[in-house]
Amino acid sequence: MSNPLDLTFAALADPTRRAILAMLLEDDMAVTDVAHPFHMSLAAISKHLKVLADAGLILQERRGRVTWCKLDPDAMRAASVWMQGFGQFDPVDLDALERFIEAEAHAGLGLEVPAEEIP
Amino acid sequence: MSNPLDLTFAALADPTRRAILAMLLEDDMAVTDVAHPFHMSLAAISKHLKVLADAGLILQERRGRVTWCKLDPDAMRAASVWMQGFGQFDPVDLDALERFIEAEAHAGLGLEVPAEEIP
DNA sequence: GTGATGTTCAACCAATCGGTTGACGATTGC
DNA sequence: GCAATCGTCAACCGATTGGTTGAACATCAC
Repeated sequence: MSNPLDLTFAALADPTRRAILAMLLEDDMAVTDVAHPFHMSLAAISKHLKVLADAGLILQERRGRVTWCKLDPDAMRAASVWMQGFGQFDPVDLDALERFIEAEAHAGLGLEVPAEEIP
Repeated sequence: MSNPLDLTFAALADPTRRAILAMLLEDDMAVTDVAHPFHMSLAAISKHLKVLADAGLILQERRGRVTWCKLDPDAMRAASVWMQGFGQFDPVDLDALERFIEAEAHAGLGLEVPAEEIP
């Protein structure tokens, strides 16, 4: 019923999940560490990670009792390809991108510590 | 509470709305004509169009009793810029894009007529 | 073995979503 | 003026979402 693009865009529609992706862009992380900066339960973060994994945006690999999360760029690239048709095909402004992600990561969306402070 | 990226991605998460955008890519259309290929009520399409307009993905302009809908690429471009950071920065494969949109438009997502047949 | 740690599961809740129907308000053509 | 057309609004419905809590399950350290 729901195709891959549905799952990808739905997963990206939540600011907590986008913040998680931005964190994972810097480094692979364990679930507990992903949860740390957010004002919500570990179970809630676990659910968010499942949504991201089901959408193919991240990979989760269990090693011992720790579940490691890493970015999987394929789904996002597919969605990006779909979207490119609607704007014009400007070269991407990397500085603008940087500011975007920074702004999102630090704006009041549940983060209490910037991603950089996580071990 | 919900920032622009939330609205954009949430709007894109529905296949009916993506199909509408693909139709508008070919031509501006009246609400009734947008609704024609779909197996749902005019009111439902009207709601979808409101979601797209609230997200800044389309513009609606009333002329007489007809409301014209046209693509507004800015919101999509902003979302696209955000996403580019997660894939690599390949040049876009336009043929792949074309196939994508075709496939979405014709796969069973409520369309009974391909977008091309709409006046 | 025991106890702490890392993660998920299940049940629940309020809010939102995608759809319906029926009534309504403009605008147009005759 | 009157009827038809175009579009939205309001109320309703079932399903999904994003969060909670508490219990459960592995695994690791001692």
